[in-house]
Amino acid sequence: MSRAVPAAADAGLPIAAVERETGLAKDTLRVWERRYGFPQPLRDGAGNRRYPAAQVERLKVIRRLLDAGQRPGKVVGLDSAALQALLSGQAPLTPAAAARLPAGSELPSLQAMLDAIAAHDPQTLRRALTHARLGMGLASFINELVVPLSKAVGEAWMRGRLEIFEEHLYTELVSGVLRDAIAGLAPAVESGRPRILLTTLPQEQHGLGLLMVAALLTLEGCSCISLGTQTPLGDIALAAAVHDADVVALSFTSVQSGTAVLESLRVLRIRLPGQTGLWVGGSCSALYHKPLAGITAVRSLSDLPGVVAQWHCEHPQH
Amino acid sequence: MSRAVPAAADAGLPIAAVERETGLAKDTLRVWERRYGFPQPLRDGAGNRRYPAAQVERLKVIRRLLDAGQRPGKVVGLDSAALQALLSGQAPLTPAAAARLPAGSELPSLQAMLDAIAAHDPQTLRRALTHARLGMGLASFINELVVPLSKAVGEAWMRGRLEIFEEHLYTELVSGVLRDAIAGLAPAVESGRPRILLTTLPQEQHGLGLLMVAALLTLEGCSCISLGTQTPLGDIALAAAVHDADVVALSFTSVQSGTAVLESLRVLRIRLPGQTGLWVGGSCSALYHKPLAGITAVRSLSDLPGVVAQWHCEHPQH
DNA sequence: AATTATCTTTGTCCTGGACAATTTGGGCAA
DNA sequence: TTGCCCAAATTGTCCAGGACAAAGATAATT
Repeated sequence: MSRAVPAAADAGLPIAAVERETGLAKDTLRVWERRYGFPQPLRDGAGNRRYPAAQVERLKVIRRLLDAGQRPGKVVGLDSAALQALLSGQAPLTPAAAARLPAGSELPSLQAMLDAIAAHDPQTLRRALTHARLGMGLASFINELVVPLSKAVGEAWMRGRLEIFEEHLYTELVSGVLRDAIAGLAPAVESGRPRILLTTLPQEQHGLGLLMVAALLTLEGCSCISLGTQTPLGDIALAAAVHDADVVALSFTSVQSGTAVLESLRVLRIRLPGQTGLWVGGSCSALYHKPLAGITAVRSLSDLPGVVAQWHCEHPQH
Repeated sequence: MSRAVPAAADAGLPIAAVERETGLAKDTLRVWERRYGFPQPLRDGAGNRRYPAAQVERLKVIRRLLDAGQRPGKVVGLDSAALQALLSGQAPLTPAAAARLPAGSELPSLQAMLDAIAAHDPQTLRRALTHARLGMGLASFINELVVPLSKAVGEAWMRGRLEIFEEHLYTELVSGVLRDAIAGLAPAVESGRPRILLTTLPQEQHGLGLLMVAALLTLEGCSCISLGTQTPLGDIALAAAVHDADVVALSFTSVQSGTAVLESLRVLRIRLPGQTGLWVGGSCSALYHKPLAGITAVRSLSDLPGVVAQWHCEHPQH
């Protein structure tokens, strides 16, 4: 009998659900409401906030604009129309990238791949990726296809032209292709040096960069041990010790604050033995502002062979 | 000049870091402090909490005991010795599993694999896993080896016999083997039905269960589309629509609170078309307390073939 | 132009109170 | 004993509104 459902099935989402959906912390949602007058959730019987779906959508758009560099004071509180206008007007993150790949390139066109993503055709995309990988060699595949394509996907998402789930699916497929490639490579270099431990810090859940690095390093004759993403600092130090790693390699994106990243690196550098190398890379600008003591910052994946060569110079016994 | 380092290199972790490390919400940490007198963090210059490493360790132990069914009032506030005693006294999570695999079984022994994990020998472990997979068939490999082994690893971790990084490495290797297997299977069933969309909700970052499900379902002739982990609710609904999914399958662990999980499922069920199935599984006890309207709870991976068969019964046109 | 100092913005943390949902334990009937 | 129901205790999450440090923007100086 009755009491089937609280009836107010869509009176709106509670604040915890909005935090999950938008990635905006509960404290942030409350303080925006106080300062900018948006969002303006309804209240349930207990006085708790209930966010209507439309406001959640607007929050998601705002989130994208913030990721693109806008400041909250300018965009929170704008209505949907103004937000959409801003979105379309965003300057591309990588104006150079597009220019660098003129039409007529015989590479499998980025645009074609983007179209396959937007067409929700995973099989076609997977085939295209595998085909490209076999055709152009692993290093070129990564440097000339995966890197620019990932940038393009990120940018398309920022502009609202791709949904999050489309980016997720793209990431899954590329990961699969890269893992395949690594698996095919690994047996040859099981005991190569340097022995490199790969992972990311807690908070950093983006593992695609890690896979690309693992593939390129394996190609350079290193033996790679990947712990996946989000390993606590203490465990990284422990793992480096028990696996006799010559180098710890970490990948970053810009999701975390630069300060936090540098602080973590400082602590990790202290906990690692001095002779263990610490290589860092990824799209986190704080890594490259100034040289970090005892840390090798790798700006671009194409610099990796050089870094490995450098290591061999400094460790001639291997 | 000076100002090289704040000197207080390890005055303790801020509350946000403890939340990440332990999975305990900031609000919970504060309310425990108020009610039970533990934890009792130091304060930095600004009056913010700084948790010493020892307290964080104790919190992690407490978290494990809570997951094992203890109540906060009984365990928060016990000293380390009492906690350890409780921990060792915990009934094993899977008393049956050990009994079900008597010595002399010709299976690659779980113990041998656990030893390989503890010995930090990834190559041996990978070879053993691959060998087992080829020898026993994919379904048996998953149901009889990977599932009990993962349980054993989780339990060993809970008892403090394995470090997090050892679990991470194990997960990476098993994931690799499973992905390999799926890749070898997939081409045969590209358009099989049901077409199943796999992912996890935001907050749930454990993807191994998802891989096992994908493998078993592919084996049953389904075509699987995996979005990886942590897809927002709205995107799951969108993705199900554009990919013409017959079923959405979600995997859970016990890291999130049961209430939050059920609330999310309720919302998702509303947003999905009625004819789209919603299958859920994993080690989150809230899923199995009572039947959920419009949701199929799969208690064990070995039930999957039955669930697929059931689906075919109800959709004879496929 | 480049660097430094000052003002603004913004996310996170704080306190202490409240409450709803779950769990526990007792009382009572079968 | 077992099963069921209600009161009491437990427990996680939410709230308000204040505070502040880090980061960004702007102005002043070299």
